[in-house]
Amino acid sequence: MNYWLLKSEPTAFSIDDLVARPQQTDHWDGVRNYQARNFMRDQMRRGDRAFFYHSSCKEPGVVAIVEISREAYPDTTGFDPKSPHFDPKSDAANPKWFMVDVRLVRRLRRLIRLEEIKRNPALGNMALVQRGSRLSVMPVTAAQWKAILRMEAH
DNA sequence: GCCAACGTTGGC
DNA sequence: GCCAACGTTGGC
Repeated sequence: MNYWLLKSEPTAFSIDDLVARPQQTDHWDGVRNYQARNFMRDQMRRGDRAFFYHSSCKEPGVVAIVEISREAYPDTTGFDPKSPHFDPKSDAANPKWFMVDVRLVRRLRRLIRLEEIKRNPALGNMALVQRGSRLSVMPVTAAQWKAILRMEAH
């Protein structure tokens, strides 16, 4: 099983939004970066776990654990001219962008703030804290996964 | 709101 | 294929 971290701006899609969905499941659409797409399309497997991360907000950090409940399939928002994620270069016959489905496993007992993650020496090599990194879908090692869950208890 | 860092675009 | 200009990300 692989571990991941998925960023979302809570003003666009927050953990509260996911909790409110039927089966607490929704698709993770709008990824428009090749590296992030390739992780999703080529490496994410059903049953993988991911941290749900709130970005571009007052207190950026990890808020929940989700499970990949459906592997990559075409991101239809790319075909929709009314969608903010519309990409005229993508169409149903030859989709350029993909999404997965995520299901809530559980909220974390508290927000694990980015600022704390940065201070944890065990997490210094996470892509999340690397200078200039803007990846919205990134792999997390088993060691990093455990380190973040350990922080939850403190 | 600022701005550094990064990715993409398009002229040449 | 280079690279300047531009748009976006995302922390602060």
